[in-house]
Amino acid sequence: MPERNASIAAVLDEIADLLDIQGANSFRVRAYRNAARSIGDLGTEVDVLMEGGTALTEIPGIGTDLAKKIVDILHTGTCEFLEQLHSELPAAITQLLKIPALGPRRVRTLYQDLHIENLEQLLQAAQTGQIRGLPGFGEKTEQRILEAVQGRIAMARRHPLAVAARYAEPLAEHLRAVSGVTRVDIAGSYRRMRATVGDIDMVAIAADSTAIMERFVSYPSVTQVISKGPTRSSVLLAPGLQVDLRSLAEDSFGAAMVYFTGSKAHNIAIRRMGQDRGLKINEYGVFREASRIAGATEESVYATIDLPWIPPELRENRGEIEAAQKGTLPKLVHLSDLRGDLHLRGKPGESAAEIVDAARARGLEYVCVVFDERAFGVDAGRVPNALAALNRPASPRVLTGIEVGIDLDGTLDAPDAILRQFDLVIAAVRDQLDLPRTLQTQRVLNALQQAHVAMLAQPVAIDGAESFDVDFSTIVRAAVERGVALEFSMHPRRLAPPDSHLEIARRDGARIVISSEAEEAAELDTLRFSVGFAGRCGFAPAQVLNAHPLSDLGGWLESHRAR
DNA sequence: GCCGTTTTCGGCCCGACTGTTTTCAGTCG
Repeated sequence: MPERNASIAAVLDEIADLLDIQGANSFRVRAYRNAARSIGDLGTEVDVLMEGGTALTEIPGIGTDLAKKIVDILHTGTCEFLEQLHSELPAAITQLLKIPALGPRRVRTLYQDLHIENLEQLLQAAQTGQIRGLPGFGEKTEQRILEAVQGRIAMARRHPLAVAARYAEPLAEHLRAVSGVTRVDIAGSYRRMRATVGDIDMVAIAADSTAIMERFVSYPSVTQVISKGPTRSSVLLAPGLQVDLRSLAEDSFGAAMVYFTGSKAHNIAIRRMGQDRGLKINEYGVFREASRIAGATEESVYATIDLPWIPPELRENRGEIEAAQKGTLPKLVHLSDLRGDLHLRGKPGESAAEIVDAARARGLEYVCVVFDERAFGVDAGRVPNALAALNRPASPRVLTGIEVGIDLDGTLDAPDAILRQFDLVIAAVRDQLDLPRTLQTQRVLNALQQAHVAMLAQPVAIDGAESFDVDFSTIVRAAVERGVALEFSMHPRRLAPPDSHLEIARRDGARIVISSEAEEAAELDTLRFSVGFAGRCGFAPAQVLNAHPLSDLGGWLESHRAR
């Protein structure tokens, strides 16, 4: 997310939290949350938009009042209203909302009755049994709070899509084996192909929901049953991943998939469109008065509000509904569009041969086996020989690549003499992710100027790092000028890319490469997430280099090799 | 606080589950 938008969104969210605790009108609170989300979702900094002549009030959810506050925040980093709220409530109190079971009402009670205003005081009150006697609290709630604060319960964190898949897919398969279960599908942000997911939403069609709920809560990897009911249950899996399961009747399946795929903002928008037509849209179907008029399929639900089916990747209420109305939904890149995978990892003669065979089975025309210069050292002379064995008469054609680290000054960790022996050189930021933005940006810009670099990898994820601060627009412009492709991969070894990076890349005409970075054959499966993520950001096949036949790539590869 | 091709006022998505209650508020998604 653009940096300044992120801080505006944070201020608006904090105002929403504080108002909520004060017991303000919930629609007013929601207005702040909607605005925060709206600003956070913009691909361009608001001040840049304003310089370009866009009025803030043109942004959905921003009216004259919030526009003024946003300008205030842009100039001063805060706004008068937030300062006023801070004088009425302690600043740290919003931390309490992050504890499960604590919402605005209970936080207010804790503050008013026990003067609790931060996590330390909350812990002490729970330990001394002061909380159980408060109105609306009891022993169980006190215990939950105690455990949460002590960190025994895994705090909510997001999981890379490919990691979540390793837990969610086997669980779905486990549930499909229950007799009477006809479907189990994963919805939520997983289906929308967000780079990271906070939890997993599953939708099941079952004749008897008790059997599937039993099977669900007794799944071996379940570490905690959060709730269990006849139609909905929630559990925690080993890595702290929450899974919610909803069981419904067959004729509700489409409505349930729309509902649980979200996003929330998309759902609210389509339900409002339903309301305009006198319809009620919920997870069970579309209703006019008491009679159900749709719900078995997603298409039937969208048809009631005169929309075509919208791909899940686009369901964010960021213009996809308007595009659907106008018939201008983009044609998204799809897994079947990929002609090659330019980043397989493996050791010569060992796992690489297996992955190449697996790529062949998937119908890929070409692959590039990439060696890590650290593992390989200066002994690159071995590479061509090792690869000769991989290149067999049948497709795919095997290219050779090398991934090389970028030093702080932007030079590469391997000499030209080695780099030029490979078909493809990929430069990657592997350390010092926390450099200040200007230095990090300059580091990458310098790397783009190095001879032979044809592709820029996403940064390598280090110790759960969540951000990589660069001026991505500048990097994209330089990459376009230099003919360097931007690689996108959802392999967990990479730092998850923010949506805004791909959106900037698409807008500015960068060419991207979608890679699996598979280290073993099974990991080729991560391609579907990477493609889904690119689709989510609106990429069509033409802008994806490896959706083109190898014959189209020759010029690009050769021009970098010859440099 | 936002929004409007019926509205400048009166709406704003809505249902499941838990724990605290004696009929429902609060939280969550």
